[in-house]
Amino acid sequence: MSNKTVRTRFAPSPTGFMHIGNLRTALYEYLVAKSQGGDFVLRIEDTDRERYVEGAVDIIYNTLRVAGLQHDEGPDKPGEYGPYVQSERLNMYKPYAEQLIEQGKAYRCFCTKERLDSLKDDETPGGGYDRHCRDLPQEEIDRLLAEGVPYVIRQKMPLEGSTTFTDAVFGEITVENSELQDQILIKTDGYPTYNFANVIDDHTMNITHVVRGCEYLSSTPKYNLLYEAFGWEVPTYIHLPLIMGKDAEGNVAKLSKRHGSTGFEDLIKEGYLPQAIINYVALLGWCPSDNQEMFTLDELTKAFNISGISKSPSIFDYDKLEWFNGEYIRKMSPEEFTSYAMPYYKEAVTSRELPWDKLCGILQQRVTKFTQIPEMIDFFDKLPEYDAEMFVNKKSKTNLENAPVMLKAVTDKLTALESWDKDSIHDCLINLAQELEVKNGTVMWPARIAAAGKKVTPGGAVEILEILGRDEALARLNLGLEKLGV
RNA sequence: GGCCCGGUGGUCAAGCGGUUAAGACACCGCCCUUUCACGGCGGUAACACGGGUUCGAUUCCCGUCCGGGUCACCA
Repeated sequence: MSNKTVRTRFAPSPTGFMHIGNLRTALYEYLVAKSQGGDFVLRIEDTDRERYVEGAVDIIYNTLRVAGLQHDEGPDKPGEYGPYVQSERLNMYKPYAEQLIEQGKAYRCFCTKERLDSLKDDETPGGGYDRHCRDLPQEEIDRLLAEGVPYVIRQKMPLEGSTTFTDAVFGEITVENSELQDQILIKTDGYPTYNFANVIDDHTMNITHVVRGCEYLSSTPKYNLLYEAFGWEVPTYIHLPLIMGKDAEGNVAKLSKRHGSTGFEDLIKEGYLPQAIINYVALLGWCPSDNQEMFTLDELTKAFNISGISKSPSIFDYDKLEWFNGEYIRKMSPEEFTSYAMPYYKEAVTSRELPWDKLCGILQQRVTKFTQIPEMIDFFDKLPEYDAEMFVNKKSKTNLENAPVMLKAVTDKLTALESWDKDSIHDCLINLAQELEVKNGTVMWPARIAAAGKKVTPGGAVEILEILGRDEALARLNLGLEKLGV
């Protein structure tokens, strides 16, 4: 290993969508660089004009920012290897391809799209291109050139032998050269193909570690052959195991829409925290030596090592992500929780003001996604329709006979209560239970049902009554009494 | 189909020739308790299969099977 500065790059295409697998790749690229004091570079690969989406670059910036993966160089942070957008480097690629032509390592191919398509129908061994133009006579080439026939530039693959490369996680991999097509370097439109631009850019930008998904494993020999053709030093390859999804039938495949949300922004909208996503995704395919699970980005940077990367693909588990999310939510300060929750409070409760700050007391321990809040607290806004049967609960020892008695006593006591705060209400009801010689639940259950109109609520009777406020609370208790026929 | 890669509980995963095969999520039970949740305690559940190598294989080798990836003028 040389002691060059480690440089990795995240090279997304601006398609308007940040797939979670892409984000995970970006994270590992960041970690590989940062764990060794290196640089993390952002390069936009926009050579596909047809797929370009307006505003997509902003989504990339935004995702990286929100996720905390700050790049050291990029279109918005020029370094000494710019420009960082491929469409601005367009004139760089063709000369390299032409250099290869001069050296006899590449050639112009004038075949039409139609001819190529017809080849695919053939049962050509190995499929694909038949190298028709590989050895065109020079005068033929000159003639076609003079006529202005469009052409692509293809690389000459070795006809025999094999190519071996070493991957930092998968080890040595060998592929027969006969498997390799004469790949296109420059397209008819003059744009470089992804593979070609990638190699040129990685080399000219001094990238030392190429981190990418496993789907590139089988095309890596082509990359290697290109580096060799130019006589360039081959970077360290780090191929990451794929993130898979499992559908309802149990079929496993590369994570995609049908498995649920796969975009970073979608997950955020669903209520997942960036830190939770990063933390979870970091552990998909990598394991620290001590099995720690909760990680900040800084901690990840310190703990990360390539040897912890696994080879087998992993299935994205929304349950576990949600668990992480809950952990992060519980770690928040009350103020932080409240500020995150406020939009959801306002969404569910429109008819009145509540002591919003007190809500986190009952919600923070129970919420695993902020989006769950509205349905949890909507009863504060409006008492749901409910049936007297709801007052019956075996475990609390309440039934239609004692519930009216309990609720009446609760209502009387609370009506007479001077101060309306958690402790006063609590003591008042606990004392009442003692006076009546029943278990706490027997007075609490009817009180909570009358206050909330739901069997399952976040928080108990005391908290709910307090948050409701004296007037509304007493009104609901009296309504409960009516319902019970008192 | 060819080529490449992978295969430890339902999921994420430790393990690197000798272990009672960790841990986490999910699930189940109990405790706590004012319903739910949080928290605490406990439980069910795994080395794909067949051959080698070895005193001994989850671990190393080969085959089978299964899964995935890739075979574009897409990235």
